Amino acid sequence: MLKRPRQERAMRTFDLVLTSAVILLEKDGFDKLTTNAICKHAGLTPPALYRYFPNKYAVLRELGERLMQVQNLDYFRWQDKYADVLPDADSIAQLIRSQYDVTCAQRGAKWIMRSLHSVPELAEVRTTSHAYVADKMTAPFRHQKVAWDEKTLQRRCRIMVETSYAVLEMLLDERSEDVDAICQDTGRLIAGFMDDIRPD
Amino acid sequence: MLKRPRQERAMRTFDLVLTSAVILLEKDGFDKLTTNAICKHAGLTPPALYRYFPNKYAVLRELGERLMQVQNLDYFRWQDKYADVLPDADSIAQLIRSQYDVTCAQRGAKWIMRSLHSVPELAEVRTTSHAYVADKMTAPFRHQKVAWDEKTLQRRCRIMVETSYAVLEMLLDERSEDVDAICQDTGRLIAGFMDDIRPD
DNA sequence: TGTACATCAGTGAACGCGCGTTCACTGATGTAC
DNA sequence: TGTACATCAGTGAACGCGCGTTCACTGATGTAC
Repeated sequence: MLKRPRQERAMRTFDLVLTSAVILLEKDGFDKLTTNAICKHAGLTPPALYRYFPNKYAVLRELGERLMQVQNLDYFRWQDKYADVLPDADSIAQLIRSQYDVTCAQRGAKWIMRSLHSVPELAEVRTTSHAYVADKMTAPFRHQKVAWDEKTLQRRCRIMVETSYAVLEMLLDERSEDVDAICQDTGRLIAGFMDDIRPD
Repeated sequence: MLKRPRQERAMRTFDLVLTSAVILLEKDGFDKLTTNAICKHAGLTPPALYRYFPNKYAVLRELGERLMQVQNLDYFRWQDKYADVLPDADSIAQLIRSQYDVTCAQRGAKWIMRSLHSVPELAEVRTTSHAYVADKMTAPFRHQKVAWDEKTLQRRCRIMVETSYAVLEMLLDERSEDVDAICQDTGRLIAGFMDDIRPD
């Protein structure tokens, strides 16, 4: 029974657990992360953690959902700008760059994303988020005239989402200096994918 | 000190550890995988495992390297066919499909790939393999006249590799019925990315 | 072809540690009258 | 505005379990002469 914090002190404890988890995640990776370690770092005793999180996966789930939400909001901000037109390579590159920036700004994002990949209990957080974004992505296309039928539209949006996230994870992994070039390329990649979407 | 098996009985033990690990991985995912559980399933005692694997990550590393090798060999078979021409959407679709098939044929592949994502000790297996494939991918282009400069070539090959693996993981995750359609789309996606590679 | 010895392969049993988790409790905050 | 009580928040200390790992050993295979 995951209780949400009600009082101000409780809010702080809740956040303290999450930030401690992130710090440990950054330091040693996922499978060295333990509830006891989180508590120790946070200066709490274990029952304080268990008041809000039934187990360590719940901590990661919360982190994962927050990260997905930050990324999704960033995406929707971008999408609103292109409600009436088809985005081009440049604008898609900007999106990727922006996603990269907001993700980097979130501490431990790399490990959170990785955990969402590999932990069965959490895989669904990632996949539902991707499916959700892919679904939202289809909407603007429906207000325009497009040559893709419904099924194709859905499938291709999903592929574009997966591609974007893959590049994003690659960027997080490598800390390359080429970030902008990679974003540009990805923009071209995805924009090119849409070259037959116009019903001309 | 990772000893390789020398006698026939030892070979069987070595493989038994790996296949048991895969079966448990399929059943409960990565972080429920323990050395004791592997031994129990394999009908071995722990020191038998520790003779060949210093810890559980070594088991996963072996599995990961084998999987990468299978995928890479499949890729090189395909690449040989297109040494002199630029691959088109259809042929790339065939590659993705083929990669999907060989990966599915490998039991537990989904979990192995995921583990390679999330375990720090193993991340390097995946990244070096991807980097290796990306590097090999550039070779045929150099024998042809292409409009991309060296840096661009390398960067874009890397993006194509990451994109392919992302789609592959998506396919493994979802067990969609649309496998062929997704492969076709991915072929188009990647082929479109190369539309300005000709120095015309 | 047999014997002696070295190496390889695996067993049985246990170790200490730290994991996730829980119990019974105290102190802090909010609420009814 | 004060008091009594209920609820919320967190402590201290410990639990049992199973994890990774190791020790001392036996049996199987290979090798030299």
